[in-house]
Amino acid sequence: MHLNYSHSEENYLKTIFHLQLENQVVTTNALAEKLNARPASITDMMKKLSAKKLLNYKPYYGFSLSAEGKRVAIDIIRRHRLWEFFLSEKLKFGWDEVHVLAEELEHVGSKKLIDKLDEYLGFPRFDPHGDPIPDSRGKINPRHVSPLSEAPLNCPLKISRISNQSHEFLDVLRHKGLAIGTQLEVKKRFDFDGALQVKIKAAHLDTLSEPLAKHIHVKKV
Amino acid sequence: MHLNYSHSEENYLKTIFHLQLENQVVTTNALAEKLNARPASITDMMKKLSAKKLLNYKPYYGFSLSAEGKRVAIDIIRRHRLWEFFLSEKLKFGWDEVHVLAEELEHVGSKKLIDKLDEYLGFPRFDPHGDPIPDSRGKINPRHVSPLSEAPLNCPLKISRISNQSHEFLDVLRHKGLAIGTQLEVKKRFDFDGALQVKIKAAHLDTLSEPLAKHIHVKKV
DNA sequence: GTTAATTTTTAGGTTTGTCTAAACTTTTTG
DNA sequence: CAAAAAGTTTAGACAAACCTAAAAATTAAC
Repeated sequence: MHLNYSHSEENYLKTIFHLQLENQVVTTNALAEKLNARPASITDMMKKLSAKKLLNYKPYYGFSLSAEGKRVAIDIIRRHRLWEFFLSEKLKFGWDEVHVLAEELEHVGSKKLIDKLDEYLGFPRFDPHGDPIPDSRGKINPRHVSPLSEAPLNCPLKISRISNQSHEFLDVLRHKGLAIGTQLEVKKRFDFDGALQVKIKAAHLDTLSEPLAKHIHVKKV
Repeated sequence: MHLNYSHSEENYLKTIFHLQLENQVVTTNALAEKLNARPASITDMMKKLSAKKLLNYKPYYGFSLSAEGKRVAIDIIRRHRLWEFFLSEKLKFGWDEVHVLAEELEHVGSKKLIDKLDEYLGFPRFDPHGDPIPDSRGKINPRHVSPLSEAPLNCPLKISRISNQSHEFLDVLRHKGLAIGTQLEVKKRFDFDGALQVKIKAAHLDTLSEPLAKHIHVKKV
């Protein structure tokens, strides 16, 4: 059973999936915020997705994806990440430019197109931001990385995932010379505001705020 | 000045451009036919495109693209043909499958995306159906090929362009073993209905109707 | 050169996805 | 635990892109 969903419906499902990872039940306002829409619009769409059995919805009590809703969401995420990989790897787009383009490409074409693209790219396992790419059956291999904000002191680390693709966020990273693969070491954590003093590329020191460090994920080297 | 147009507007412009090649002025019914829409819908859109200065429109007297309308149409055709080339060359789709997918992909992304794709593909000059791909500045290099229906008798020919991408048409070609590059020789033209007796691949004989032969374009070998 | 046929346009309606403003629940707070 | 605040839903509107049915303009036919 492989129905077709509108761009809008697909975006709602994808966004709900991401929000669910942080918080089991998703609220109307949280979704409105993420989608840059008004709460009333969210309620409208919830009724439609609910009628299509893509999510469980009880008025005033939030909502969560059904099995089918999850399946569709993961499919969109697969498309998104494969296109990001293609744009970065083959077309040589900067890793901070690919997100916006992939937002459009993810809604195009058939399953066959995506499976052929996957094969052409050599079945990559991570996108340019370090996020895992679901396979053709919808399986996601989670990464064992932790946010920089919780990393131990004086331990050599490598950035392996960036979990915020907003223009504003990527702008900070570019200015500070941070990207996937950059080597780091946390020298001090300030208890007052959670900010970190970090040594970048075994060279200069800089300070990263807590909200920033939460979206930078690292692995020990 | 690089405004954004809706998928629908882009499809109208592209289709008008194609119809204009055959007939200088395009009529409401002809466009309705090509777009699988009702004449009333065409009139609605004509008013909109006219207001945006994309075409010249005088009620009851047909319409033709403005300079800007032509520019946009050629841009969509460039996108379409580049994606077709990508799908066929890189993802190994059959040359008869690429049209439908390219109809979706052509509306996606920025000029930068298409220019990078063009570069990645090595600036191809023809799509998998033998149609020329406009360059980044909108220049189209026309092909010197002629329809099989007008080809001379007993002269070795090669199919170099297919000018109908409908499912029904491509189905005939597949069944008769005809594709870009196939070698042909016209043995006889029947005056009664314009049908052709053709020798295919210097092997078997077959008969092709005139409407069919009009969409097969050949070059002498 | 009227009448008939064809083509095109207008008028009014539908669906999808959005919005604002008002009403209604739930949660928080003194 | 009642009143205020916060969050959510309903009601009604709007734009885009279609549609059908009826009216108007053009073209063809006798």
